[in-house]
Amino acid sequence: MNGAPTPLAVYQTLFAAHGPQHWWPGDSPFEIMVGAVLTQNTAWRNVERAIAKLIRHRTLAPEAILAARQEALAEWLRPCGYFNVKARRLVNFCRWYLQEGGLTVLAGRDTATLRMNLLAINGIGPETADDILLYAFERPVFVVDAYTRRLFSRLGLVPETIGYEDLRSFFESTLETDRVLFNEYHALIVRHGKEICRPRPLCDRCGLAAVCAFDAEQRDQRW
DNA sequence: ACCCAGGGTCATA
DNA sequence: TATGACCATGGG
Repeated sequence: MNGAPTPLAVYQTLFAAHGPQHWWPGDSPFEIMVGAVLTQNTAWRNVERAIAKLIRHRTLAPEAILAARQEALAEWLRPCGYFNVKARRLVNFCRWYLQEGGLTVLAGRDTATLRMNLLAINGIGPETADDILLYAFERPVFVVDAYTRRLFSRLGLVPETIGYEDLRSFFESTLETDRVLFNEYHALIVRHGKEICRPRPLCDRCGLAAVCAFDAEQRDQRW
């Protein structure tokens, strides 16, 4: 019972504390992909505003994004920050998306190929690619982010400096390959990280320690 | 005024 | 390969 919990036990604790998260917010696979780019290092609230602007200007479609003037596109993306960068990244992504033949064609590809394709796009890094694979293409890929590294290094399960791929394979090799599990798990980690396990102060001083299942001082009692 | 947010790229050593 | 600068808005 002492020492480190298993990843599955962590999942069960998170699920018990927060319940199902119903990710990813978005009405279509393409909207999810757009959201994945726009939320890079950005609060989701601001992404919602930018997506609302795109909808208002009838630009939430790959053809419309490519047809828009870059300046106009950037202006609509202003609320989510890095708007010039993200306008370019969105265009890069949409050019790829249409040139490859759209959703139906892409959905026919195996996960490894799709992941390689996504990573080749300028502006799509590992986390954004995995968001798209898991939440838009519904592939069993474990998405890693800063919250994941922070939580699991605090739990003593991985080194604090572990790289993205190593952390991803830590989960994918430990857990059963389950798209629904991976979906819920990443969402729960984000929820926990946002609301409870803040970067500063640390978990055990966050003021919500009573409801934080992963308080550093409590973990030996819990497991 | 400072820190943070559902990252990624690029230049430099 | 590994840092550091840079991108930028909005909320606590």
